[in-house]
Formats: sequence, C-alpha cells, structure tokens
Amino acid sequence: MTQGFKKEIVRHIFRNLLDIMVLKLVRADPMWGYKMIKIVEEKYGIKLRHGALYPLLNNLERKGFLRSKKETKRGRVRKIYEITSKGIQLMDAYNEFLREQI
Amino acid sequence: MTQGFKKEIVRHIFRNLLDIMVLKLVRADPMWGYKMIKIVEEKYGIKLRHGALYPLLNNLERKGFLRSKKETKRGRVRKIYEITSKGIQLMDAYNEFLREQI
DNA sequence: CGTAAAATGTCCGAAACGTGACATATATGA
DNA sequence: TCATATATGTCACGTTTCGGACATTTTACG
Repeated sequence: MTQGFKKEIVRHIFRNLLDIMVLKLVRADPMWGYKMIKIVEEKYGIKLRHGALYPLLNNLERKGFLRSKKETKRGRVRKIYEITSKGIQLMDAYNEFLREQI
Repeated sequence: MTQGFKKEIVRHIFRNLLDIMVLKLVRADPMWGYKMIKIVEEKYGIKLRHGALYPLLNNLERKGFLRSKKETKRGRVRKIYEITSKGIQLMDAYNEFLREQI
C-alpha cells in the first residue's frame, strides 16, 4: 500500500529538505561530503550530485550551522563537518515544529 | 532559545513542503483555496500567493491526491477540495518516513 | 603506466519556480 | 454607486535551483 510512494517521497524529501537531511547526517556522525553521497546512495537509493552538495555544505558552514576541519587520511584531504550549537538549535526547532504539524 | 528560528523554519516549510501542508489542511477539514490563504495567514503569519496556490491545487487534483466539487454559497462559487484515498496514503507514508527520520 | 576511486571545487545552460499583474464575477456595506 | 472582500484563474518575467561538465590531486590496483 504505502510502499508505492516510498521512492517519490524519498526523492521529494531530498529535493526539498536536503539541508535538513545533511544536518541530520552530520549530527549523527561528523563526516565529509563524499561520504554523505555514498551513505545516501546505499541507504536511500538517491544519488546526490556533488555539484549541488558541496556548495550547500559551504553555505551551511557560512551560515554557522556547520563547522569543518581538514583531515588528511592516507593522502586524501577531507573536510570533516560537524554540527554547531546553532545547527543543533535549528534542528531541534525544526523537528519540534514538524512533530507538532505532522 | 529555539524561538529565534521559528519564523525562518515556518517559511522554509511553506516554501518547500507547501504541497504537504495543503494536503494536511484539506485532510483535517475540506476547504477551498481562498480559505487556506486566510487560515495560513492567521495561524502561521505566512502570506500564500494565490498565483502559486491555485496552480498547485489543480496539480494535486490532476495527480489524484485531491478531488474538488463546486459549491455555491451566497453567490460565491467555491471549489471545495477534499483529500482522496490516494492522498491519504501519500500523507501517511510521508509522515511515517518523516517520523523515522526525525 | 594507466585506469578507477576518493575527494573537493566551480560554472554554464536549462529547467523549475515564485511574484506580481492582469482578468473576471458576485456580494456587502457605506 | 463605489470600494472592498470573496473566489478563482492565467501568464510573463525574473530568480533560483540543478545537472552535467570541466578541473585538480592522490591512492589503489592490475
């Protein structure tokens, strides 16, 4: 019954609430952009385009919801993002509102 | 604390999840577009533009999530929308997914 | 050595989208 | 009668957004 909409719902959410989903991912576990793409692909079957994700990440950092530090692991330079207290406040308020509404 | 984000969150949701919010309104109480505008304005302080709302409503009907019937009340022709079973299924699946995720 | 994967970045053209204007019809109250 | 409120619709224009391409660096593997 409900599973018929699953795919379009997941698509809808990653189209419209990508910023929220990114904050959620980073909050659960600090990580870098490339890893998000892999996780989202295997968990949800959605291919995030890095051409959209990286500018979004930089944007979220500029607005103070995320902070990043560069980490070099086996020669690979990664930008590890973690959520800021401002980001946590935003998410909590967002979740609260969604729960009330839905 | 969290109230600082309230306004931008409400804006964010009505920007990105307007279709979901419309389905929610109609599900709770069948109504016409103009009334939605009034309700959203007084409940959330958001001004929905009818130039965006009416095409959306027609779209949701075309996709089978809403159905409408014309009603004339004191000379005013209203298009009363009610949610279809398909619309209910979509909302239930959507809410379920959101709850899992958030 | 050459290819694929990891990792991030920018940018252009296309598509999607919202805003505000134009349009129409009736009712109400001053 | 005139303005305002109710009620819905379309459309052009500008903006925002998005996909795919271009670009670069290093590692891993055959």
